[in-house]
Amino acid sequence: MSVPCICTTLRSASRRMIAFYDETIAPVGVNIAQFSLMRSIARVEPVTLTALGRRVELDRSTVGRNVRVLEKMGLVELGRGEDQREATVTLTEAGHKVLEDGAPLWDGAQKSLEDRLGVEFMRQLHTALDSL
Amino acid sequence: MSVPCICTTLRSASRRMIAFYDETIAPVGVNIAQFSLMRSIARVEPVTLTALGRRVELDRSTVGRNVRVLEKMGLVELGRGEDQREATVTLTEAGHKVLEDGAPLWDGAQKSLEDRLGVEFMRQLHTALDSL
DNA sequence: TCTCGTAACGGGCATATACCCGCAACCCAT
DNA sequence: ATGGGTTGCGGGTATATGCCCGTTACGAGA
Repeated sequence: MSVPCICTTLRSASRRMIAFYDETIAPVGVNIAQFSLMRSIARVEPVTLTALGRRVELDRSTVGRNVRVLEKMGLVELGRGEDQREATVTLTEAGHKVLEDGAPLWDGAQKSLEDRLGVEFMRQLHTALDSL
Repeated sequence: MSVPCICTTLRSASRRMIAFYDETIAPVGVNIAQFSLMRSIARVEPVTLTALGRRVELDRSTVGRNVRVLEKMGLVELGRGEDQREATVTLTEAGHKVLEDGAPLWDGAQKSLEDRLGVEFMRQLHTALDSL
């Protein structure tokens, strides 16, 4: 075989990395998808589900559902925008705290990867993945 | 920020690539996860769920469920091994046909990526991802 | 041979993710 | 102001994925 399927490789690597980050971030009570989404919310809150979905490149319905899980956990609040159709999301205090507490854990994971792989390698990998 | 989070980047790239390959392989009626799993099965059939799971680095229960979907689609058959605990999987004729029909589509996707990104780049990316 | 530890499943539970449909709110042009 | 196209959601449906628990089958040692 010439080049192994990049999709399979990518999915596999993604699962491994998710497991690694999930474990890393677990102490604050969320998984990496939730933590990542909350970080996105923090940057633009209050934000509508559709806008958030576009930002994180996820289907709107996916964002809606994931956000509702966070709402049950008390980490975000849902409200209505001026446009009555819009559902807006904002982080609660607890949500902000999770981000704060999780940041060093996240950084630690990042650091441990950098130590193992090298900053330059990771930078290149990041650029490569973004080009896909 | 120094290096952007490789996990987020990876998850995002993975979703995009899955979407791309799903679309590519759709004409034969399966998604890329199913196609990929079937290819793995083809290489070692008959195989037990646990062995297959180890091979593709997926939880045994995940493999079991995914295989059952394929079974409902008539693409694989489940049986019992000598060890009565073991559930063995084999591809049906229809399953083999899907692999045959899907191969050129899969190759086409691979080729189109190679054209866009270059073989060398993809080789390196593959190596990089495997090292994660 | 009987027992106990281990291995393989199946099912339950939860999240992530996408697509589609239908409803309600909005907005623009007539 | 009203009718029609557009936009934003929620819910339904389906797959992918992981973890945990209970059951059953095996196998090795007493």
